[in-house]
Amino acid sequence: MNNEVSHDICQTECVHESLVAKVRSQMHASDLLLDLAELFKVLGDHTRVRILHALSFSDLCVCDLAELLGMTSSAISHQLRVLRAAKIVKFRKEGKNVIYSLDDTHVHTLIREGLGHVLEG
Amino acid sequence: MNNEVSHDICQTECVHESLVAKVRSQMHASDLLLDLAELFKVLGDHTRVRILHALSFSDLCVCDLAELLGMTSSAISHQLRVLRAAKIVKFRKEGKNVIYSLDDTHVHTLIREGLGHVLEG
DNA sequence: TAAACATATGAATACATATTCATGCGAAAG
DNA sequence: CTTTCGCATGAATATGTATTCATATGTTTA
Repeated sequence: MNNEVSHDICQTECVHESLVAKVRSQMHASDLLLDLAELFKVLGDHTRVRILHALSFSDLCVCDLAELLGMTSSAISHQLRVLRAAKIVKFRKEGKNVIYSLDDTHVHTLIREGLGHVLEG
Repeated sequence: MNNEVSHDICQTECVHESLVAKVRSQMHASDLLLDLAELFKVLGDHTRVRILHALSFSDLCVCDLAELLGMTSSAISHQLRVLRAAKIVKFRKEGKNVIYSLDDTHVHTLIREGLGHVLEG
């Protein structure tokens, strides 16, 4: 009995087969889009966005950022770790301080374009 | 005894006062940056990024997206709800189907620029 | 009208993650 | 060398969220 409906996703064939096939052939690999999602996830946090926005004006040490955002240096340091892992910021040591700065030109653009969306809303 | 060190953030004065003040005066309002973080948070999910990437090639119904991503229509629908709330996608009804499409030009740019970062590494 | 079906949605579960707290580390100053 | 201090980090906690499951809604078709 070939009554076995394709029960996987849709119950029947609501799917526009050829259209789906065409789009699938044009799409980037799922892995790449996963990396992209990870990038946006890193940018998708109030603290990290403020850190990046601040660093777009000047290099700053951990303590400066803590003062600027009104948070503990520990919390800032944890978030800088995330930004470092994503290769979005870099750092250099100056005496006892560690100075952070932006490490990517795309991030500048992303934040600017993102603000465009938010401001027009 | 004026031994009361500024114990708020840093134990002493590692802060570059004037620099911090200058950056603070240039920064956008915290609320605006919160909205920006919310936008990136919406983009920061594998499923939602794939949905948006697919929609950048063609308008698609929920079932098409489910087939394309190999997920249940329920899961897709939940994510479309998030994208709708963020005004990133819009929809129209065609018979039994609901066809989704991108509702923002900035998103195109954001994804393209984001891919730039990811591809360069 | 009744059945079928594409989509939406609420509740529950499982998993991720931001901040706090306590502590460790390493360089500089005394 | 010892202390100080800026920073990093591990563990714990609290909060957020993506998917599943069951069910509801609304439209089409028989």
